[in-house]
Amino acid sequence: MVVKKLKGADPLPVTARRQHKADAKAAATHPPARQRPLTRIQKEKQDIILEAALEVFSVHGFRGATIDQIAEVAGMSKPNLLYYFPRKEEIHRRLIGALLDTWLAPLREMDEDGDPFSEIRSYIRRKLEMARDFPRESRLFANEMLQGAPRIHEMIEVDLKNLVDEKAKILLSWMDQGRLARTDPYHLIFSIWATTQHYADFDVQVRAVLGKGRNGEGRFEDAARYLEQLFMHGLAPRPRNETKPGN
Amino acid sequence: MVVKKLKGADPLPVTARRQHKADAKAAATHPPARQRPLTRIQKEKQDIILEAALEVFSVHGFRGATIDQIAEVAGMSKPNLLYYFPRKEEIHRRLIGALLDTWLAPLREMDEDGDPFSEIRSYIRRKLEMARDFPRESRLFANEMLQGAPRIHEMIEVDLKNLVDEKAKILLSWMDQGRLARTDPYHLIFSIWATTQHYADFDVQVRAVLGKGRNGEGRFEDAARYLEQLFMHGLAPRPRNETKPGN
DNA sequence: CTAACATTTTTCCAACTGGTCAAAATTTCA
DNA sequence: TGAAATTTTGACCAGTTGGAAAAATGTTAG
Repeated sequence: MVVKKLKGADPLPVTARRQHKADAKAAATHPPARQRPLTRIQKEKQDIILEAALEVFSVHGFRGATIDQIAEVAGMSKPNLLYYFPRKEEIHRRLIGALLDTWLAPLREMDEDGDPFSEIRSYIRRKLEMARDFPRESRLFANEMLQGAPRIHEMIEVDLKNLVDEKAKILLSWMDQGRLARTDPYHLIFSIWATTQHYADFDVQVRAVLGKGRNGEGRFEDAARYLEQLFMHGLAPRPRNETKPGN
Repeated sequence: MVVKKLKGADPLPVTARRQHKADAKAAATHPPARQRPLTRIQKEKQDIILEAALEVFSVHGFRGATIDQIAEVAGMSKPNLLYYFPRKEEIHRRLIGALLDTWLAPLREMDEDGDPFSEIRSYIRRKLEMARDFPRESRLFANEMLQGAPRIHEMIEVDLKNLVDEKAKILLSWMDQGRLARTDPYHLIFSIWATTQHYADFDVQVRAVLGKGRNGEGRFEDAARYLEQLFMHGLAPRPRNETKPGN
């Protein structure tokens, strides 16, 4: 991760109005006294706060979320929360920073030496599992994207781009070897992101359309089946028992 | 459109705190004096406001957007704006209501009597054009979905669901006739929504990953080409000059 | 036990927010 | 033209929001 700590050179969206004293005091009697070891209780509380913040930010976005809400979900008073994270933005930054790392893990796993189709298939499956198991993280990310990624421009322009470039190269080499349809590797990756994250980000819509019938959790399995077919064969009708490529 | 006017039985999310006088006065000396014809200037100003609101809501979501912001973008004072739309929610509701209608138009056009593949192909193309030409509308919608669609639950559970049910039936009949791969029609539609809207909602990400190189607007054409291939054939490598189904 | 430190609570603030209201400015139309 | 209606403005409000300060309450090592 490049992502330097961006101390004062932040994007500073709209909320850069008042002068914050905290900038000056840095490490007074307060706790995030940089470089101090970080006690067990601090770690715990911070985790509680981050968890609560994820809950709130993922629904309302940065601007729409309030410290009071987060504090309430975290079960503590606002000033107490501010004791651990002196700035609202700090919380958000921490969340996003940690997120991108795990978010891209599935793509990192895509292995040049594997079989193209099983690699792609498991990438899709892993991404779909993330949408199912970490929908809030997905929404947090989506929210940030919708707003033009003001707080993570650098991350996506450096870390994300580099990773995708690297994997696009692998996809291209597979295409050169005739083991994968020749097509645009970037858009291929986009389509995997889009189709899988859709199940987290647009969950309400998916549920509403599928109806409140028995589709409790089955929708993820259905989605997995469908996506596998889509990516492997597209929608072209084909005779029964045709062999699937690379399986 | 079912979507009844929801007079007082609104979701009333968090902002149902203070008692608003406007509820009582209804049509005083003020302008949206229900049932009056709506002067030309009123129509104009309302359009200006809605346009500005789209700009702001689509980025920050309902909670994150402020009337002041909207008023500034619209080039008028806040009280003046409030004169045309006495409630923030009113503006949002109007936007979303109008949106869903046009948003689903492409799907409505899918014609049972057409060829399955050209119908699907043009549906994808139309959706992609909408992502290109109306990205703010797409983001407004996405924002609402991310928040759990609190203000349009009914619309998506009735209007949207009905339309999708209807079209799913058409897809199924095509499958029965062996003119389309047998698969889940709902997830098929989801995947079209996801892949196309991705280019509006995650625009920053797409741009960042593609690099600021020459990909000015070409990305939409590239996406169209890629998606056509994906949906028609999937990623399976295939011999040159194979005939495309239904073309 | 107690001084030094960590944590929490109470109180407070200034800017922002959605919205009101009366008066002023402008437009419309007989 | 002038009175009625419409539109715009400026002042104002109460509730919310991000954050500060300091006092009060733990905790813990010596």
